[in-house]
Amino acid sequence: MQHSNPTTDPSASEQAPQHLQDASSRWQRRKDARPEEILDAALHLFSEKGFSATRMQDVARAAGISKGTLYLYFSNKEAIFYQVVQQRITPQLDQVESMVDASTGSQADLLKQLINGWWLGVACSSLSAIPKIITAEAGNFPELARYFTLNVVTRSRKLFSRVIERGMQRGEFRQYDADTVARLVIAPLVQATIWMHSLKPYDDDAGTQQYLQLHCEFILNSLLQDRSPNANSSEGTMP
Amino acid sequence: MQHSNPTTDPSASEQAPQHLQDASSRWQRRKDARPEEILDAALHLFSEKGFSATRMQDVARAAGISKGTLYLYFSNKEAIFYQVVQQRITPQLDQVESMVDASTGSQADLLKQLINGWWLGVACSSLSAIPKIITAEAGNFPELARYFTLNVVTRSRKLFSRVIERGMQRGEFRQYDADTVARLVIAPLVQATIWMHSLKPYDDDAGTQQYLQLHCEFILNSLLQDRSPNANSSEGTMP
DNA sequence: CTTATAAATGACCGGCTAGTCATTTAGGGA
DNA sequence: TCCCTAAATGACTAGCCGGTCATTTATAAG
Repeated sequence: MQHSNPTTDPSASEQAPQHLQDASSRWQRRKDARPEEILDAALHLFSEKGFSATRMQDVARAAGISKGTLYLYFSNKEAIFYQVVQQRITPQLDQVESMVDASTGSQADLLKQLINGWWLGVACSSLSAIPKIITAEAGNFPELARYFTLNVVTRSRKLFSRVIERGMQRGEFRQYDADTVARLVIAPLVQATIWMHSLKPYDDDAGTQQYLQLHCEFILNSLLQDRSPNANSSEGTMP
Repeated sequence: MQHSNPTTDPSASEQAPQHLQDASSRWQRRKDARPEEILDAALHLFSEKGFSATRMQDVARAAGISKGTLYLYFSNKEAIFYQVVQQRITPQLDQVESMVDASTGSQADLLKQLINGWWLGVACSSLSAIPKIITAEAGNFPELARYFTLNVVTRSRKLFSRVIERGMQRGEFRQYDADTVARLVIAPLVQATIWMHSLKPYDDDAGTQQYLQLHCEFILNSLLQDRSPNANSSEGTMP
């Protein structure tokens, strides 16, 4: 089967491995730097092509090494993905968790912060493709799916539902099932992110900014005790 | 690579091809029935494993024929998918479109009908896996992605945005960008459907019923002119 | 029953890729 | 400077899968 992909050209020369361009030697020993470089390259390619479709050969080239060298640092393809999650996502979650714990302002503001933070930290970052990759490959890599669900999905949702719950306890929010509300808050975010990496190129986009803004507004319209959704006003600052 | 999939055991004997179990002959000529049977088998397997991971061999076995026979009826794997879309999705869309055109009641009711209809007709049907498949494989099968976006996604969204637009024109709904609202209405539905076929097995579910119900309620809280989100009352009938 | 034909088969081919390992070579230490 | 060792290489293997085609066989017509 031949597939001509409009967005990614497999025959295009990868960006030159920019570590030390001097032609003094065929290669260098760089034991310490390799793992990070490999993870960077892998994350970038996973984002572009997905997990299955990314060839170890491609990861190697993008990292400026040969295929064999990959296996000096990672036992197999899945191990690379685990490390990507462990080293790039978990620390961010830790950070956001402590941010939520330390917060003192209104829960509405905090919720907005979480939504915008998620957007900037995931949708607009190098992690952007992870949700699509995970959902796409869950069936073929169940261990990986279980790991991700436990260590990222559930934790993230708890973060949202804790804020929502707190808002309800303080009388700032109306009473709903916090976990369900959290799902409703997150779903459009995740969906938009998956979209970016799947059908967006074929769809005439109507502006992500407005989408995010309106989502915030709708959620708070229903959550906040003292708001009727009249003022279509600017809802604080959106990035 | 070895993957042990908890939900699907590849070595398990497929359900016996139940057409005429008598052992009188090794096989029968059934030119007319084959295409439908192949599409059924394919849709079922695509739902279970995704597009790439479904082997033509598996489709053949599930349809009760040999691999070679597949190619008497479909020119290749992608052709099977196109037919699945064309024969199982497009007709449903036609039907819903005329339903919307013929509708006379309130746009809020119509919108609720659309949401529930989408849920029953997609999430709870054999088409349930299509959104996941398409988003997962879009990168590797761009033609297929373009076709689906044009013929299903855009059409569906137009359906929703038309109803929303009409509601605004009649003063039943508040003024927003109809297309963006349509995206916000659809996103949690699609997201939940993708979820069902990816990480749901690893996540402790909190009840899909409540999710759908609350989604409807939140959307209408913001859209309807004369509602403040006080009465957490039952929001009409949910299936 | 015999025969013609087209439906159905499944061994096979070609291409592709995760992972291996004998060989090469960078570069620090003596 | 030379040597040693471990970092790096890339040709190679094994196995998988979409698609083909020469062969087999159901079955309808004569």
